[in-house]
Amino acid sequence: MRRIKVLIVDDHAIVRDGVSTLLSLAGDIEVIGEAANGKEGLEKVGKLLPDVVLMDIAMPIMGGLEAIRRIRKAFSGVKILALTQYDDKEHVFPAIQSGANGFVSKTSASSELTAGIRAVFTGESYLSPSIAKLFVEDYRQVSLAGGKSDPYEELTDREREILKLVVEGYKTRQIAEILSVTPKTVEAHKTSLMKKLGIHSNLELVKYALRRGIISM
Amino acid sequence: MRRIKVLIVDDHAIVRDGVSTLLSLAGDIEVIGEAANGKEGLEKVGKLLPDVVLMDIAMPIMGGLEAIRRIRKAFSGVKILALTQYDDKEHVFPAIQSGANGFVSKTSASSELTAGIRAVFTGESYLSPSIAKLFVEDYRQVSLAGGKSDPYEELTDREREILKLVVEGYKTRQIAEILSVTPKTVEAHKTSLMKKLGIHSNLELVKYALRRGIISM
DNA sequence: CCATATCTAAGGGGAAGTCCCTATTCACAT
DNA sequence: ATGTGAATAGGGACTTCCCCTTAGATATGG
Repeated sequence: MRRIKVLIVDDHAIVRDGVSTLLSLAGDIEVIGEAANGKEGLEKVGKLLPDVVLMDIAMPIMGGLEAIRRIRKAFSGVKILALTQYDDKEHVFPAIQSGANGFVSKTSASSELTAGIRAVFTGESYLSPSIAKLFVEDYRQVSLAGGKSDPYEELTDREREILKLVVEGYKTRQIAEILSVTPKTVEAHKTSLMKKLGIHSNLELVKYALRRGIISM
Repeated sequence: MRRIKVLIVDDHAIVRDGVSTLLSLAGDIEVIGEAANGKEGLEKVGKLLPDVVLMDIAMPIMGGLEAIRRIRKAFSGVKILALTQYDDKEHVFPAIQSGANGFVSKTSASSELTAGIRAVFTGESYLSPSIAKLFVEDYRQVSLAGGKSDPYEELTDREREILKLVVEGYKTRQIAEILSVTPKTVEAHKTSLMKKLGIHSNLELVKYALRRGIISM
């Protein structure tokens, strides 16, 4: 089996050398190049055509996020594993949104690095545990974290039906047509369900629905 | 160091035995009990007080999701690692929403099972690669998948500022006060930014903002 | 049979949003 | 200097949203 070709992009030479040595110990991985910033990384992707790019986020000249976006655009087949010091939402989510296939924290064990490289190489993703936690928590209802029971259970079937249509973007009049009732009836149900959920605007309703998984982005 | 106490909940005896044997091979994990369905699992959690519950999702009597919710409610300190056959959104997201700390596919290597147990035990999360992929893809902009460029870049600074405030729930009048301009000006910017984004309602705006990571749930 | 809950519907009203316009000021680039 | 884009502001018309009250029909359970 061909070895996985990896390009390391990080502004610290020490990190590049360390990671490179580390990865060489894994039989199925081959470090084919290194770059010290996003700009250089982007160029080397074109020249060396790696399978996986190991990309540090915080870098001068061209930041990791910008580099990820450009690599995604120019070489859509290349997998990108982001590497970062910071395990918080503000750093991780933008990285994923810019097109990274996986995310590994620098505090992770070295085994996670190889696991991550193998995972993204095969088209899967990898999130190291501290980062997986961010995703998982973001998907959980806040209400569960708060401990109080969810008033969603109090809704009647009709109310759930209307909630769904509302957050999908249908206007009151359209919903009325779909359900073959008058707009006034739709409003009545909507008022009722909003009262039950303690929500006072369409906007909060959308956020609630996304949190509950009633609709997805 | 004390070993991690694990309770296995799965309706297939074969799976329970196999997993139990597998976990026993790891020195730091101790299987302290087994249950064949959610109801039995819930009872045993109370009796045995495990550190981690390994919970199958598809079960008769009491499904895994319901069991997870109840364990979360009654024993908030217990970590739950969900185990499933199916690696799709429809199965995974509801499980996370019901309170699981991590998610491992049955198709995963056994090393992932132990990695997952250790991660959730220490308060982190674990998502096996095929499942991490679902999360990652859900967080990426649809526009990247579609390939078309994002009109967000076209927005002026003022428009971005107002977009943020709008989706955070501020009314036009409040935004006007915050920025020390008239409501009419805020409306003008809003109209302009909505036109650029091709959006025609507050509701879509919120969805867009969530997708873009401008706000979080 | 009665109480309760749900679904239906309507009237009225205030607040907010949406969609037309026009217009001034300022900065920046051609 | 002239144009372009951005930020500012307003008028007017129309729609939608949110809240309040009331009330008949139907079903469910005690």
